[in-house]
Amino acid sequence: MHLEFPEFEVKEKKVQVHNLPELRNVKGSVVMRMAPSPSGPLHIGHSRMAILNDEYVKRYGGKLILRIEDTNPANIDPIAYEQIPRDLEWLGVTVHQIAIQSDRMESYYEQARLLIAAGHAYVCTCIQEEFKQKISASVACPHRETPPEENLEKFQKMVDGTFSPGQAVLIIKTDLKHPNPSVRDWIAFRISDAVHPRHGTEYHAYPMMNFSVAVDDHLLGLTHVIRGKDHINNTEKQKYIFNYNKWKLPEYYHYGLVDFPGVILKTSIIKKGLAEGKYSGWDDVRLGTLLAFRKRGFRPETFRRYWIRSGMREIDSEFSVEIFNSINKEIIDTSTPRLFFVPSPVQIRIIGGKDLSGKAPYHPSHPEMGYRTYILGQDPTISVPSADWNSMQDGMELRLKDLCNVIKDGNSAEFAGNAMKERKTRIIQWVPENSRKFSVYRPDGSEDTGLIEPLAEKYRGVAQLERYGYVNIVSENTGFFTHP
RNA sequence: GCUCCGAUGGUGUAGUCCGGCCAAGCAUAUCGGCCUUUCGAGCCGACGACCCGGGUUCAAAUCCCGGUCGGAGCACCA
Repeated sequence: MHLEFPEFEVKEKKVQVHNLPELRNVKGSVVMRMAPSPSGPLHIGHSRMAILNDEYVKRYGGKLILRIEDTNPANIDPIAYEQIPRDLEWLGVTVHQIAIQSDRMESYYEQARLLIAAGHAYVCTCIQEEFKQKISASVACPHRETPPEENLEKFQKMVDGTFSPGQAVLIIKTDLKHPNPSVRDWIAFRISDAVHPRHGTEYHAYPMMNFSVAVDDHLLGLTHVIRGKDHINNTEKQKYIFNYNKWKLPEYYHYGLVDFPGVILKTSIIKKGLAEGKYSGWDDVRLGTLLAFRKRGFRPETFRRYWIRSGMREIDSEFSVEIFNSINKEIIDTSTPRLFFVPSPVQIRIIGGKDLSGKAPYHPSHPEMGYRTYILGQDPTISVPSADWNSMQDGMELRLKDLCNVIKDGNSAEFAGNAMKERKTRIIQWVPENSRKFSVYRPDGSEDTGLIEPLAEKYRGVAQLERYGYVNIVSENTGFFTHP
């Protein structure tokens, strides 16, 4: 090409690929983990952690461990042991190993004894409030200087159930003058008599998250840890365990918190709603669980693309439903058939047309998907959306899509030819007389009822109900709204 | 209050480590045009941002200081 005026040369278009950054210090492959608490099925918030970890393990090779952190027997829903792996499988996350912390209690006891013996931990039998006050004043509690032998004996009493809940805790010595009070001498074990769903009353002394996490991150050989920013302070605490043992620290990454406006995620709220019968189940479309998104017709790939685009920075952000929906649409649109659904229908009669028949493609860009054909004959009765019909004045013309033009005249429509009209003419969907009742349940809890065209009877899956939105059709008369 | 962290258009982000190619890229949303007997689809275009104030420098979104705003943690939860 001859360029007489090079300054007018069109700048080469930069193609921006959304890629996650490289991880630090990758030596060959990586070992990573995700650690949801087993309080219920996974929700959209969990999907970020799962996708990010999975992406990196797939990029570098290595191993992804699902670690179920069930060391608080009071906050476990047994459904999680089954459902979390299923949720991950649906997301397309490859789990190479499952570690259930309550099955690893002996390791925690062993590591605790080693730390006690080395003088890095002590059993404290102070009143809870007194201990807190001392710590916040940077004052050592009297038990801090107990000799290791005695601590080992006391710890044994914690383990064997001699102590009752609240009577004793195991404390990791850190730095009483640490600027962050929560990092000062933190609790590693406490006593609980709650019944554990997997182990009943076998154990009395349960490790706190910061202890079991540090021990497992080492024992499981983790090279990189990616988790939410809310764990930054925990990382600080866990480092003491690594340093006392001279273990090599994994590389830590903390992504920012995401606000999900209007999405119901909190397990406690969901459980309350379930108990009250407010929600139909964990997959109620009003909820933010993966089960609910799945029921609404979202693709797992949507989650992956969304979280990769969001990156891994420490900025807090707001979940963008707009972008999430548009990603899903981008994925499904090309293979999604078009169907007619008329919400809040009004019946009208078409006067004057002869041998009317409608023919519409299942997908305008893919004629190979076929056509829906309806023979209507003479002066047929059809249904159209009342919202459209009622907003028209008598004498106004509109187009019944893939059928004909009509002029409104009360509750009738005068046939006005088949020719393509000016662009300004409103084009609406319609359904023939023998259409089926159909209800769409929306995530805001509302329900749209109307009529769906007869040929939709056997279709299952997401369809684009023209001029209405994408809907996951699950039975001949029920669908769940996916997105606009 | 204490500790730590962050701040790019309406929204989500790229760029910040190692200052110049950034008068800031991409996506989404909105608006307009084209196409199409749906459109929220496709193509084209428009709109629109470096929190504020100082400093360093030939040069700052990028480095330094101060401020403002926002967030997280400060549990015998994870």
